[in-house]
This record gives sequence, C-alpha cells and structure tokens, in this order.
Amino acid sequence: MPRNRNDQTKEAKRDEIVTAASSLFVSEGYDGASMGKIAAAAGLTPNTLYWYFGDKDELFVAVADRYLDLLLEQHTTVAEQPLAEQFVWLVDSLRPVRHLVATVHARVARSPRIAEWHSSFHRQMEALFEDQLTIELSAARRNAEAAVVTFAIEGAVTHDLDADATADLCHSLAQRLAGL
Amino acid sequence: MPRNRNDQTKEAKRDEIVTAASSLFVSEGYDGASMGKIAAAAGLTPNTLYWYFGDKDELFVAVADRYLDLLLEQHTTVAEQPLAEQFVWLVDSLRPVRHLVATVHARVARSPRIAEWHSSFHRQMEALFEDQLTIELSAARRNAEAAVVTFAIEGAVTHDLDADATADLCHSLAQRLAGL
DNA sequence: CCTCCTCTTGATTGACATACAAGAGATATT
DNA sequence: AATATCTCTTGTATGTCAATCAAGAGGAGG
Repeated sequence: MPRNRNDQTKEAKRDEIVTAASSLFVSEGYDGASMGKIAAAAGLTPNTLYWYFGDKDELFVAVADRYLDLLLEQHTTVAEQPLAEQFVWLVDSLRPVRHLVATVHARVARSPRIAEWHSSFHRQMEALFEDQLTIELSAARRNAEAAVVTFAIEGAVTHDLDADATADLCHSLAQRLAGL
Repeated sequence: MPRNRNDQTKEAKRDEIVTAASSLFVSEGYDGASMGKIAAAAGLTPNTLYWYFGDKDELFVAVADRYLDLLLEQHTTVAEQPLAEQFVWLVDSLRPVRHLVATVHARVARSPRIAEWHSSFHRQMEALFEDQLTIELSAARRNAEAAVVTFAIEGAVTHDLDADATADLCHSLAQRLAGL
C-alpha cells in the first residue's frame, strides 16, 4: 500500500486543492478562477491539478459537493424552525456562494458532470422540505409547489434583494404553503 | 453624410451581425459561440466585429435586446388572457433562449453592460404584470409577490420541466395571486 | 489630385484549458 | 544491493479564445 510521497494521502491533497479552489471560485467566479490561479493558491503548478482532477469541471463539482454537504449538515440546526425561517436561513447560506449557483446553471448544458450534480442538488433540496408539507396534495401539485419554492429561493440568492425583501419573499412562500 | 461603402447603413450591418450572433448564442451558448464563429456566420473576419461592437458582451446585449423587444411586442397578443395563460406563454417564449437567460445570470457579475441590461429586463417584466394585480397590497408585499412570480418563471425556463409541470406551476402562481 | 472618413484585414498578444512526455522520489521485488 | 514499478511533479507544447494595433482599401468632399 504505497503512501504519498509526503506522508499525505491522496484524499488529503485533493482536499487541500478543493480548499484553494473553493475560495477562488467563490470570490472570482468560474471564469475568473483559472487553473493557474488555483494551482498557485495551492502551491502547485497548473499541471499537477490534472493529476488529482480530470478537468476544471470535476474540480468545480468537488467544490460544489463540499458546500452541499456543509449545507445539509448545518440544516439540522434549523430543521425545527418554522418554514419561513428555514427559507431565510437557506437564502442567507447560499448567497455567499451565488457565483457557484450561477455557474452551475450556466454550465449545466456544457458539462455532463455539472448536469448530474445539478439534478442531484435539486433532489436533495426537495427531500429536505417535502416531509414538512403536512397538507395532502396530489403528486403533481406537490411538485409544482416545490418547484415554486425552489426557484424563488434560487432567484433570491442570485438576484440582489436586501434583507427585508428576502424576508418578505420567504414569509410569502411559507404562508403560501400553509394556506393551501 | 458619407454612406456605407456597400450602400448599406451601419445599423443595417449591425443588424445582420446580430442575426448571425443570435442563432449562435442560442444554439451554442455564450462560450460556444466564439467571435470567430459569429464572424464566419456573418461572412466577416473576427476583427470586423470589433468595428461594430466594442466587445463580446456588447454584442450579446444587442442580441438580448432584440429578443426582449420581440417578447414585449408579442405579449400584446396575449395580454388579455388570464394570468396563468400569460405565464405559460412567457415560459414557452423564453425556453428556447434559456442559454441566454443562464448567460445573463452568469455574467452579470463580470460585465457592467450585462448587469445594466439585467436590471432593465426585470424592470420591464414587472411593468408588464404589475397593473394586472387588482388586489390592494402594501408595496413591500407587492414586491415580494412579484419576485416569487419572476423567479419561479425564470426557474421554469432554465430547468427541465415538461409541459404538464410547467402548466401546474403557472396555474399555481396565478391562483395564489388571485387568492390574496 | 488630395484628404478625410468609413470600413476591413493581417499580424500579434496574452491568457487559458489541457495533453504529453519526461523526470523525481518513494516503495516493492528479485 | 540493484532494479523495477508506482505515485506524483514538472517542462514543454498545442490549440483556442477575446481583444489590440497598425496598416490598408475604397468612396466622398474639398
């Protein structure tokens, strides 16, 4: 079982790269974060990145995955609050990574990897909230309501809404679900 | 008043370029539609594009503007129909240009030109529907409802929903507005 | 005939994602 | 101990792209 040259497992090194890539993707966006910059931030040459990741999209997905895991983990801390508060929390959590959200939507047509991540993301988001819907609805209706909520939240994240407008939107969404 | 070399006004030539760029942006997306391809499609060298447009984003905005004008013009033909039908119409109209929508959101942070177009787009979309809201609401509440509708429609455009799901979503949005 | 003005092109630059082949260092095998 | 093999790293290179610049070509007006 050959270990890494520097007493470091491959996974650990991958994680380091993901950390460096993460802050660059978030601050500079997908195009602004070149493989060269990411490599420099990780103390490597650009080529080395391709040992750990097949291409830029695979690295991006690794970054997105880490954020998604973090999000799902942190959601447990607010899972008991009313839906409106959970929505506000979700928007606030995602807004710092709005560049990632926009990138996913922009590249979903070009990159199969990102397309796959995208549908997985939506699946997990729906799972987060679907059992909190106490009212009985037809499956079609349920999907429509879930889509409205999901898309409205994505919109709130990627567009410029101030705190008040965000809260209004989230409460409107929750009230809507309650009033069915 | 010196005319164009080929008996063609500058505006006319710009329009030809926008036409060529338009179909390429729609079919290949922003990254896929290189200035070289666009120039070739218009029967020009890439450099010539830069005589008519300052940069790629300016050309993109010209394309987006044309679609927006078309959309606003065609909306008059459905303006008398119930809101739900207008929403369905809007989603169906925008879905073919979903790449443009995604591009706008992805580049809004990098290009001031596109950022400006983006806010103008949302302003005009809201104007389309705001006077159809017969119920009295506070300004804040009104904005929240408008945001939900706008974002839900954008989401329906950029995500894969079949015709039934689209109709369900649009009717749900309209029903909610009616039931306030 | 000369001189602007409008448009077009060729040559070039610098950044980028990515491929390839060769190296370096540690481990495993003989 | 010598060699082979695996893991990782780097140098070099390729092709593509947006954008720039300087130089032309053609018509209009003086």
